[in-house]
Amino acid sequence: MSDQDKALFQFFNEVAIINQLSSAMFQARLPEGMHVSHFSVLNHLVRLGEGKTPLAIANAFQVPKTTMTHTLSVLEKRALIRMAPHESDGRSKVVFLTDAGRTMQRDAIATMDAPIRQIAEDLGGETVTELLPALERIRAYLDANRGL
Amino acid sequence: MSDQDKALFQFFNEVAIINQLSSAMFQARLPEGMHVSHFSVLNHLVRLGEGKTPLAIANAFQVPKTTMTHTLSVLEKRALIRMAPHESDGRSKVVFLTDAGRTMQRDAIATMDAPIRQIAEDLGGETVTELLPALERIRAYLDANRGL
DNA sequence: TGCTATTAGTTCGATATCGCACTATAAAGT
DNA sequence: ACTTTATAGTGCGATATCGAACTAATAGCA
Repeated sequence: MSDQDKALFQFFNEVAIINQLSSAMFQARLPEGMHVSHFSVLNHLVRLGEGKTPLAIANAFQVPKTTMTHTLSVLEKRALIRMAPHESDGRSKVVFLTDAGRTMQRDAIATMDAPIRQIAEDLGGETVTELLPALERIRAYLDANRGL
Repeated sequence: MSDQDKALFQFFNEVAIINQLSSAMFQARLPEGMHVSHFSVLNHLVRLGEGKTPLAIANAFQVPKTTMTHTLSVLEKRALIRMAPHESDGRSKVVFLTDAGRTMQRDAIATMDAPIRQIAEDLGGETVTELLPALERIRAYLDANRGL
């Protein structure tokens, strides 16, 4: 195995650990019973707009659609989102936030505010910002090459 | 929320998606019934040496120790690892690979060889290598500041 | 030594994740 | 229009993940 290959393994390894740590950190801040995956969906809808289909959301997070079905069903059961039939496609649905969902998202963001600010400050904002383009490129590449 | 904070959110988001994609990619290559978490542990033992304690391995991956108990029990049941009592600490155990475990790890690595090489080539090895120091720094920071 | 606090690991229960198989609808090809 | 293929979503079963509470053993300290 070449050095490049080893570096790639190491890269994936670091990514996995950072993901683990950041998820745990978010998790600890979220209200009782609220999983990171739930928050992520609420946040996605707030940031990128409502009316998305379940599949579109699943694709955004690159998780299997069955996983998203589950996540959405939990959110709907808790009345944080509302699902409506798709206007032009009978197979599909569209997802909307409820007022409770919006409130929940705002509250969750609020509890993360302090630690996020702390982390951003400690790490130096530029560092992370500088990494973003490369990460986006890698993400796009992996996304486009699932077959490998 | 400042731009720095937003960038940090985005960073964690990209990391989560890359992790998702890379895990899925590994998963697809692994032999039937072999989860990424199983492979990671085997690989860890091969690369960093056997005789580690379960807790040490859990810490290496930053997962809760209960998760590692589960993972190790599966590996042991499949005779890919062997657990022995710790020599000097009666509370603890130490983990060793079996021949089957070593073979499994080697085979798994072999199936990943082609795609890994392909990815490393396509992305340009330097790119990933250049990211590593920053990622390691971030990981170390997050690790040292779990309390946030 | 004896008491207390800490640490390693497990058990248990709840939930998340995900692959497979299925239904319903839509799109494409003839 | 009709048949075939693809797509959106769900139900289900298997397994992974993880927090809380527990046991056993060690370390710290009076």
